Amino acid sequence: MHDQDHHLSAAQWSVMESLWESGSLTGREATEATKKKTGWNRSTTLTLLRRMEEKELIGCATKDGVKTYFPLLRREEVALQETESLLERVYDGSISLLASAMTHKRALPQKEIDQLYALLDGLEGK
Amino acid sequence: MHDQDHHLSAAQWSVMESLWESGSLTGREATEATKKKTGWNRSTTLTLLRRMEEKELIGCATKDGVKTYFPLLRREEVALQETESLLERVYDGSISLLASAMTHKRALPQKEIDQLYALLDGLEGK
DNA sequence: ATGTTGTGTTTACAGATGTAAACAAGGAGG
DNA sequence: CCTCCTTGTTTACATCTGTAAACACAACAT
Repeated sequence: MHDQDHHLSAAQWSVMESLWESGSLTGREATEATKKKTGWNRSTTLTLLRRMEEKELIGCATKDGVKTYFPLLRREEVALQETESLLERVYDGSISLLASAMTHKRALPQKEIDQLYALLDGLEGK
Repeated sequence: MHDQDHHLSAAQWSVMESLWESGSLTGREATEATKKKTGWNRSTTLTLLRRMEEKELIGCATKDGVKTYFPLLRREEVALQETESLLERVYDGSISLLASAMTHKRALPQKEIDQLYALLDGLEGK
């Protein structure tokens, strides 16, 4: 349906996150939200929104001269794409390699370990 | 020591991969390697190399009019940075969330499962 | 001496990105 | 009516990217 390969820049993520969190935001709400998060000027956010609309990453409806923006991509969709891309590029597609690399850097909290076990057990059971 | 936050574009990864694989490459070797991988024109690769040298992502030595390039960043270093960045941005820092998301998309091969178990067991044992 | 080949250097150019300032127009207040 | 706020639209501009073509120069082959 929607295009493949939507790589979002860090800046675009900021905006998208806000939209994903609230479902939709008016121009003002969006500029406020991102100003809080990133300190950007109102114009900056509006420009981002416009460009993202042009690329059909987000949609927008106007009502009484006020625009409301909403995401056209689901977060999971984009997340998966970025994840797969990183996994391929860096870890030859292997999650265990990624996990291993990370644990060399910093200890995995017990909770994480438990959840991973749970996930794996679930897979086996299936 | 070396700067933080080296985000490599996909194109830059291609070049870096070649350098990491061989340790160092002359201009010609590099252009050949990437031409094989990506089909780029010789000039394209050389431009990439130059720009990457300017940013000190790679280094270079000249001998008898022939340049030899070598990486200035270790692969693990960059890999970790990109991984942490994705984990934070997308999965709130949680590897298990990432793993869970991936398994929803496609089945984990048994080998991966085994290796993850091994990794976890190793952590517990410690 | 001269043209071909291998290597590196300069220049090019469109599109994406980060980051806004300036401008415009409709309502709210006075 | 005139002015100020709010919201949206245009324009700006330096960088960074992707992708080369052109140019320059030395060594080699004829």
